[in-house]
Amino acid sequence: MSDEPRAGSTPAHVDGDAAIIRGEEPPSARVPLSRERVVDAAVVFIDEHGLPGLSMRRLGAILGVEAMSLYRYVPGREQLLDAVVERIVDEMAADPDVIDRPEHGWQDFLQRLAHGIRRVALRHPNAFPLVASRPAEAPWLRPPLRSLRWVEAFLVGLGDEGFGDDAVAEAYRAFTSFLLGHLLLEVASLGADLGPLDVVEEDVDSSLAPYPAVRRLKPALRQDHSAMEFEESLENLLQRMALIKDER
Amino acid sequence: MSDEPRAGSTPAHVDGDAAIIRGEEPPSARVPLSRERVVDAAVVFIDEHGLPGLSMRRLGAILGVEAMSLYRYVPGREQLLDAVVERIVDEMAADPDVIDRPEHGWQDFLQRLAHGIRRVALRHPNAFPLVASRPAEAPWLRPPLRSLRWVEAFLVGLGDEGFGDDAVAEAYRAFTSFLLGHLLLEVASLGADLGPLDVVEEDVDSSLAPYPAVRRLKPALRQDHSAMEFEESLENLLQRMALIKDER
DNA sequence: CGACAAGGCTTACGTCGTAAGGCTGTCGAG
DNA sequence: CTCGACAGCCTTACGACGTAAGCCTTGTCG
Repeated sequence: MSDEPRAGSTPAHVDGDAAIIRGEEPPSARVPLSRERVVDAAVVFIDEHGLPGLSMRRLGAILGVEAMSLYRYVPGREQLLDAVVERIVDEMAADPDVIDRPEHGWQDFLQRLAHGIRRVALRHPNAFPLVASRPAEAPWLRPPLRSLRWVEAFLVGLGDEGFGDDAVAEAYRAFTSFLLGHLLLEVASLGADLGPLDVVEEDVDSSLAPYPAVRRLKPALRQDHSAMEFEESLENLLQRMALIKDER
Repeated sequence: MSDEPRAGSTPAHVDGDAAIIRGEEPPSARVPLSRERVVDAAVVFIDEHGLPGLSMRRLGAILGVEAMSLYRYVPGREQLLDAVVERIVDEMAADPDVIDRPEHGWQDFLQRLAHGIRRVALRHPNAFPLVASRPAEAPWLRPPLRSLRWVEAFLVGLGDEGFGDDAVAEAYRAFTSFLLGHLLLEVASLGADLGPLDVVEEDVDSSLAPYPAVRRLKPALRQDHSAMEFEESLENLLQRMALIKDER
């Protein structure tokens, strides 16, 4: 995302939109493809069909192009997935409720950040596990924040609000662990609901015979209190952070 | 693990060990292979070389066998990975510090369970993400517990200790979220340490120029306080659970 | 001794990521 | 107006993958 627009050695772009307005409609609506379009298509595909189905060939087909053409914009599949993660995480930048630094205290700041990521996760249930499982580039870029931008915002934000260096670091670790656990499980249960409906309720019930407690509590365990529990756990976390802040 | 040893329609086993003691040493030490050996080899391979390198062909080669022979013991690659997860999680059964039900209160019980899983995770840093990311078979089998056995133990244990049904369910969700977040990040940071050493420190430092806070706090962020933070967060979680218990 | 079955091997198909190089349409320089 | 450069896409090709189908070997027991 840093060196894409600056490769502007060819200032004369084909203005497809203008051409269309002029009623020219070039054959097969030739918008020249770009790294952005490729990554976008990958995100859309994953959202709709899940990770495992995504191949360079299929992605090319979707874009009306052979697989090898994608390699002009992306070094390979792995890097494409990295780009997908980056794009998804950076969606938060467009979220008006997420702010770059504290305006009404650090607790409000972190609340907004946490809910911002949660919205991202819920918007991309199929892609979010990528954010969690892709190896981080550096030990301080912990999922699900993962981008220097947000990590920097976090550190500066809490620093400005009176957290010492060690307190900021510890708060950062606690914050990320909390988010990762909650959100991963939330999107997982989301996928499970829409997932395999092939097993009839009867089968489950009978195979659960040796586990009476699971069987009995099944309705309670299936219930979705994610939103509430997220809220409460976050609240608790923020209280603990207040202690961290004052202790160090 | 349930139907393996019961397929004992052929009571006359080739006793490879006895043969070896007799100095016979059958050609290429033919131990007949088995689902257990296959799964074990997969676990060992993942521990040593990581998931992405594991293919049916390579696994076969390790066992001195063609890839297709594995299909006699495992339906396919996906199911093999499921079996790997199951085996890893069930390692806890052999952990003497983990107990099946509370003996000195539910807090002690959960402490043991939590540390048991943590030990498993740290023993298999490369395989643990599988435990987390593999789609669960049912909404109540949340990672990283994942097996009916442990879920049942959890539910019964807390039920016996005076938790109501809803309280048990909520406690279960909180417990799993906590474990997942903490352990995933802990094994990830473990992998990152032994991981890519190809980037020199200089490069990182210079590329961090626009992010002064990250740069300044890098030493603090790299420090590993996992054990302590696990302990403290767990302690806090147990306190919250006590509230859950009394509230409902 | 002959039949059988378990366990491993061979072959084959379709899909994958991607290296190497070929074609074509567009555009600035002469 | 022509021509060469070059960006953008395509073709071909290779090796690895998961796995379906069927063959061959070897040890067991009637």
